[in-house]
Amino acid sequence: MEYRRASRSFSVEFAALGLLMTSPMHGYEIRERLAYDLGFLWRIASSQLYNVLHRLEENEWIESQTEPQPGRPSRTVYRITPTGERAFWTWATSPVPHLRDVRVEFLAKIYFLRRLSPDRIPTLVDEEINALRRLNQHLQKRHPLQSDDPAFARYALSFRRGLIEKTLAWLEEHRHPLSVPAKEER
Amino acid sequence: MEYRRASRSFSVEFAALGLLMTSPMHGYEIRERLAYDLGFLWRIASSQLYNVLHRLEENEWIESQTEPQPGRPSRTVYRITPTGERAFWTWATSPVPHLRDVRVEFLAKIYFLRRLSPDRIPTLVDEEINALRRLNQHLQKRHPLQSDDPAFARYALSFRRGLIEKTLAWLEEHRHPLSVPAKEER
DNA sequence: AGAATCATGTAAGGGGTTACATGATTCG
DNA sequence: CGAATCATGTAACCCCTTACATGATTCT
Repeated sequence: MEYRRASRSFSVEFAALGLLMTSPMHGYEIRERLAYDLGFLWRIASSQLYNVLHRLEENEWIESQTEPQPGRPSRTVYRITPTGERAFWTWATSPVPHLRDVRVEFLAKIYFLRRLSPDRIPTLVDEEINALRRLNQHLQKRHPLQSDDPAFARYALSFRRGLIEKTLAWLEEHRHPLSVPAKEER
Repeated sequence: MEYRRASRSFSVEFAALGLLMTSPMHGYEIRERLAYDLGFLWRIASSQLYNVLHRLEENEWIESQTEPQPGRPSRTVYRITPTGERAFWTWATSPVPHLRDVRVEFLAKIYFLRRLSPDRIPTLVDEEINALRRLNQHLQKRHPLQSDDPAFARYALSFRRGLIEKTLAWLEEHRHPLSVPAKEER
């Protein structure tokens, strides 16, 4: 059975690749930089990172060289290949494909509660509103903004807060109408 | 090695479970109803649905009974168990846990372009804006709103459009500032 | 006669997670 | 002296995807 290694727009693949665009690095360093530079946005388990690096190497987007170290585990230093650079530029300059599916779990809960127990909707919506408000305040106050590009970190934070605030506004506006179940129109 | 079958809030699991709250159904019917009722929001491959049903049954949230049919493949009719009902109510009435990680691919592209080629940012942002505008118009005009609860479908659509419009506004506002790379502050 | 519908799957992969292993070295 | 750091992984699982299999029946 054949598998199309299609150019689906992966995520962590390109985060690692993007870091390697600047200079060669070994896995541990990529992991650290990803945590420091983009940690407030993306998080990645080390096991997954090593997986990704192996896959990138199989794909010949990066190549590795082992660097022995006295008294420490040897490092596997990765360097991006020309193919990898081309793949990176293609990814970085292509607009993000938009998802047909919008799997917003919250909407699914509302959908089922409307038919099964609409009176429980206001409570759920209120709890959701409270949780979002807390999150919003948390992001506003205590967010460390630790990054090698603090200006970008502020942009990203404002983006995130914008979406949260929009969601809050929507919830507040639809708190009551949502709890009225639809008439049977089918 | 032990695995905690923790009550992580899955998604499709509960979509199927929610449908079974109303009445017993066989897999094919669940698939059809999911497509008709929530298809504009969630989509699910049939193979995945059957997977999920098997897992739900292993977990004793649903139980099955085979119904032979003359001249057609026999059906496996699923019925929700009391355990399953409890699980459903817990899920449906709990506010959605909020994600630490915000893996917005678009922001990652911006991040890397800022350090590698900031002059390419306006083009990318413009393309993104155009794509979102097209999507927005598409949703506004031709969205079928086919669902057994059209009022809910309108709510869900307004929610989605709200987020899209907020994203558009953010992009338009930050089009220029984003392309100015950060000074080295590390 | 061929395509779509009914109904349930298998195969083979994708991206991700947590828990744990290993074995030296340096920090508190 | 014990914990954290350095560095790379394995094991086992989760949710999801596309492509394909099967075999009768009904629609066009």
